[in-house]
Amino acid sequence: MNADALQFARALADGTRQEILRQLCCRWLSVGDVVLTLQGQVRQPTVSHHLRLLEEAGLVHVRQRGRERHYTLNQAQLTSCCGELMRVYAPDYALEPIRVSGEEERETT
Amino acid sequence: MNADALQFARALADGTRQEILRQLCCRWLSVGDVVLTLQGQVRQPTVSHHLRLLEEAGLVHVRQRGRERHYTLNQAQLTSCCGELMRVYAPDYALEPIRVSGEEERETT
DNA sequence: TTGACATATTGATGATCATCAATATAATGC
DNA sequence: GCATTATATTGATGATCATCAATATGTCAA
Repeated sequence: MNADALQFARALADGTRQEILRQLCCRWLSVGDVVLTLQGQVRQPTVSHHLRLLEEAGLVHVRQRGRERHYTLNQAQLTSCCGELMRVYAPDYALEPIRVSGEEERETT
Repeated sequence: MNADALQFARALADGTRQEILRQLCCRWLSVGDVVLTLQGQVRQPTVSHHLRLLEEAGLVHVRQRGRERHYTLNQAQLTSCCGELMRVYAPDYALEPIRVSGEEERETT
């Protein structure tokens, strides 16, 4: 049900996709709208391609509206994936910070 | 001072690097140690290459110990980057949840 | 200094991927 | 049905990148 950390990171590992996600934050846009907001940076097939990857990663919600497809950012999924990352890679910063004495990490700088 | 979201996502967008980060969680390993924990998956130059990318992304701490280089996961940086991602892409889930009425996102499912 | 060891760098190769033009699919209105 | 519009798919191309063998750099010990 939850995309794994690798798929999540891959989905975010592209500037155009991050730009698309920002445009989809807190609003629904059709594919054509997304193309417009990107102001000629990329063509429609490229946007469709990125939206498919984002959809597969569960990072966007989709709604068919007639012949248009509307997308919006899935904030819950993004939050969930970030939480997963932090549980795995930052256990000392977990929500319930259980620190075992003597296990502190000393800084390098 | 803080790596941007794109560099962070790119650093995590590889299975070998994620494996290395898991091995470096909560302990210091030399490059050779990392190669050993990966059990012949990849050779030493590949590990060095990944460690450099992780270092450039600020995701690991480094310490020179004689002729060895020791690495450990930088949990603070990872936490910071996840926080940045969530501030940008999940504002409704931010630590201070300021919701404007009428702006709720309706679910698709 | 010399040899052994740990890690970094170089250069090459194959794989993955972002992008596009062209085209296909699908829905709408007449 | 037919033209129009919105989006998806296909196939090609160039760029990025993960990986390796070979080699260079740097460090320690004798």
